[in-house]
Amino acid sequence: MAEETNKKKRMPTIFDIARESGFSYSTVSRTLSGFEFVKPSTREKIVEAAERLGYVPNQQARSLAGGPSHLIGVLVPTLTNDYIIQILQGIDDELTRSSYNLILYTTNRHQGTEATYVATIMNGAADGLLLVAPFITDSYLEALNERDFPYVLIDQDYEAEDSMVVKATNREGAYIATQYLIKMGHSRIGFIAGLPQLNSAIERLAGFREALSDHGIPFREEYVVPGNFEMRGGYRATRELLARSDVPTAIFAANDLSALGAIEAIRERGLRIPLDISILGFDDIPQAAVAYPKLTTVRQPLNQMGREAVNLLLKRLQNPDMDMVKLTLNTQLIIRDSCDIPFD
Amino acid sequence: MAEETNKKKRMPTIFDIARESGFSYSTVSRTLSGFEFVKPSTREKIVEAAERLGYVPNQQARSLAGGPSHLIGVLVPTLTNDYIIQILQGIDDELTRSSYNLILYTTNRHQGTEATYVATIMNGAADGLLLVAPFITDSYLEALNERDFPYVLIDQDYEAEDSMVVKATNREGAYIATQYLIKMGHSRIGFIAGLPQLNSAIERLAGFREALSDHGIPFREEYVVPGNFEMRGGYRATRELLARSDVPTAIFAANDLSALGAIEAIRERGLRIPLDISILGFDDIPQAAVAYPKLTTVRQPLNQMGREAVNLLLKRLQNPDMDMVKLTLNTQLIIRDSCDIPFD
DNA sequence: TGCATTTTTGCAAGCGCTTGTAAAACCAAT
DNA sequence: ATTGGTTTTACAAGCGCTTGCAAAAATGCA
Repeated sequence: MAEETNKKKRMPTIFDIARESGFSYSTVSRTLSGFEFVKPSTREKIVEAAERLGYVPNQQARSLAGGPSHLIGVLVPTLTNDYIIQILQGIDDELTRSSYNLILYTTNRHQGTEATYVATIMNGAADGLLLVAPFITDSYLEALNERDFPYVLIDQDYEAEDSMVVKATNREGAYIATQYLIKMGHSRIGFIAGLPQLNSAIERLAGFREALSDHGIPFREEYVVPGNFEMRGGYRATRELLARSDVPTAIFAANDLSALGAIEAIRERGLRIPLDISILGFDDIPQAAVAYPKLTTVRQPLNQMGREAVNLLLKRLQNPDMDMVKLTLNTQLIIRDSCDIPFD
Repeated sequence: MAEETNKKKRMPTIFDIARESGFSYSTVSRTLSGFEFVKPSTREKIVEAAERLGYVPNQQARSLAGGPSHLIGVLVPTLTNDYIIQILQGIDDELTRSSYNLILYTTNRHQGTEATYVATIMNGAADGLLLVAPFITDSYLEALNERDFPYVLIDQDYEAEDSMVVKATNREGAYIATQYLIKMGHSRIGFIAGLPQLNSAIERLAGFREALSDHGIPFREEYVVPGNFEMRGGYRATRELLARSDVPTAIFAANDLSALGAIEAIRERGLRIPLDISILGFDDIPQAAVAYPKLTTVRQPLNQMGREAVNLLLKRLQNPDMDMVKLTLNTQLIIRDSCDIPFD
């Protein structure tokens, strides 16, 4: 007797619209998933019925049956870094334009999660994969290649493998930046390193060393302190640098976040930027421009990197046999207010 | 003769591991998808075989067959606002802890996209939906309710509907902030409004007006200029305010991004903050703390809002009959360096 | 008008998985 | 040993869709 209010309307399926339009479900399927030899009048009726019923294809079923899922997996290390966010924006923009959707996996740099996610993605969760600055592990790259699964590495290269890659001129950017500092008159330059597992970190350090060497300034191991690409790491590294007797007159941080941490540490010490000490960052995240003083930094075309990666991936999706491409975009020194000639 | 190198290894399925372990596929399915009455020795063999073959369940198939997709849809208006990012972080954190994955839809505030995405999501793409500050449209909320599809609204309320909501005390926060300015001695206070389609914008303006009225300061229509919650909008609004003969001594921006735009406009005009004019924001995005001067603002527990929303949604997923909940978290005035007593 | 083509449509199978139902195996107790 | 009850496993069907193949309808041409 109790009026069972069983609502939960079912979503319409191709069968519903087949019944409505009077054609078979396969004709409906063909009509709805792109062209095929369908008589215009038929197509019209089917489309009309679909719209009337508010039909939306079930992606799960579609991709199970062999069609594309229209989903791209994006693997990011974290969401707490504007550098990642910028790339993500680029990816998202381009994906939106292509009517693809994005399934996001945040690894938080946890050991092993990357491989797990990759396995899930390969197993039908998405049509392709974008890896943003991942910790490369042979394990999953191998799996990816074995299955011939389309993917693009962003801001991380893996020399040994034949992968698609989009990155920036890290080494050159670091070189130019360091040179800028040197020409200003700095010779005691500290360097806050990034995560050694990341290519970009290695290349930036290399660029730094190269510039030093090219200008006859001896490289001093003690001036290179470990960081982690995060603010706290930059803060700690800077305190360490500041504790020395021969404090550097400039600090080149491997990324902006580290530089921001450095600024905090320096200010805490009562020193002025850039009067007492110059700071130079890398990335040019949005915060760099609003920080005080405005951060001089090396800009990476983050947004563009994301977009290019999507384009590459999409191209590969259309043509599975296309050649592998490695794209390297230019970095650029953005001069703002955090560097000046050394005081002493 | 041509050695056809047809690689593209297939992913193992439950049938493969059934064959390997010697049990039926349904036993494998039951074993792998949580408990069931499975003999320990059987379970062991199955799990072993699954691991050996590197088995990963195909989510598409799983959810098609009626199981959960372990995917949560997240609808955000944009990725270019740290306010959104903060919420997203909270969502992501909590989701990760719950072994759910996230499928991200960026509407970019395009007319109609929200409804389309919602339809897709309901149609099997995800188990639940999180709507971050959406432009509410009856159309899709109705559809959601009709299908009894689990969703949570974040930072946007819809009084008429019986929906789950997580928001913050916008009105109260704006009230306190305005009062703070008034007590400092300001009486000519400009207000940069937000998007009128958003509840939060309306409430903040209401709080502002209320505080004015409670302290006997007449509300002046001309001091309220339209903004769009973005930097450029704040910039333009401020220029407008600055062009008046009776320039305000303080500007309350409906969000931090607008405040940042205001700062730019003010500085461009050669005025000093907070000496010549005070600025107050809303949100407390990361940039607020590194801006110069450090922005005094009303903090919303953005991260927490994201997390609470996920918790609510997950609870609802477990218990579809749970009561609707509306959660309102507290905002808090964060005093930094952008406000001071009026000069004149 | 009749026959060979070509265009259009329909049927069946299957993607990888879950789940209701029934059969098999097991256990203790009679 | 046999019975009754419980635990464990297997089979079948089906989720919504795509697609190869074949049948039906439409078309062209002699």
